[in-house]
Amino acid sequence: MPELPEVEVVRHGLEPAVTGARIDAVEVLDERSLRRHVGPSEDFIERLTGATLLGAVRRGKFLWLPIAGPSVLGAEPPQEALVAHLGMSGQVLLRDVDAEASALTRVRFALTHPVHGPLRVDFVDQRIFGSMAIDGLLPTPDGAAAGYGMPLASIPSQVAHIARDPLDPAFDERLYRRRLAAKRTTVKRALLDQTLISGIGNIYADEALWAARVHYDQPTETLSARKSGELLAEVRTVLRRALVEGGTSFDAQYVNVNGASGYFSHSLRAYGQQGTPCARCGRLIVREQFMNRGSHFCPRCQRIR
DNA sequence: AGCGAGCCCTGCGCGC
DNA sequence: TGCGCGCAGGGCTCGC
Repeated sequence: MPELPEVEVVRHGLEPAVTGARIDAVEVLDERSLRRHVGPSEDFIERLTGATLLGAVRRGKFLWLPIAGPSVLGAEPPQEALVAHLGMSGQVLLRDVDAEASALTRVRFALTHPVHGPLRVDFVDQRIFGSMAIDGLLPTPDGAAAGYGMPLASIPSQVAHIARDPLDPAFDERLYRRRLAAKRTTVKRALLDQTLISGIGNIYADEALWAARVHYDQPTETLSARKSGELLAEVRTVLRRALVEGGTSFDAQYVNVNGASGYFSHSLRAYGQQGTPCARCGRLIVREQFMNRGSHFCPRCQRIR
């Protein structure tokens, strides 16, 4: 599901609810959702119960909630965080304390916020490709804030290999362009490589490639510096636009923390548009199998050259 | 280094 | 109506 805009919508909704909130209780309804947690679910529950959450941070498609250190004064920087990845179908929902959990709820948290009072956070995930874990925080190599949401220069160890995303002020565009040019691969594969540039998934890769008129299978070393710059600009544009519209929802699988859908599906020009005319030239959009998924593009506007 | 395949899963919509 | 198949916003690991 969720790519950068959808995860950011979730982070943004979660931030005011969890910042400064204390975890009163944790319920693990399906252990498979803790696949990436090192240790048993009892350990996950024990370490979180009574802990205070400090905020909500995102890099690419990863989300984490730093946990207050043991100091009563809270003067020490946090040492660990609750890390969440939504996978293909994960949701984080804010619910009333007495609301029924849906059948697909995998982990539930009861929180008390100093201002808003008691609330519940449900981690819902149909396919269980998403996960939650407690993870240690490491200093960022460049000393900059690790992600969007808190000015904290430390990152969960599980997220350390993930590149900064293109909306991150500390995203190093020169480094990205250099690494992209040095790669011996094709351009969509590179856009989906989260260790090169993060936050882009199948939808926004196809949308940005369409906007930049680049074929998904174009070898990266044949992409001119100018085209490469245009493509990155289109990536940023499409991510920002999708964010403004609340993300892309095709069905109930993607919703914000209040259960509402996003509107960007109405703005898609390539993804899922096979058989409909290209908005630029009128030629029918084509869908091809690529990396075990669909790639959608205009055969006239987007050619390998 | 890069790539394809396989794996982790559930549920939906479609065609027969 | 029922069933099988293909499809789905991701990512990690392995062997070539």
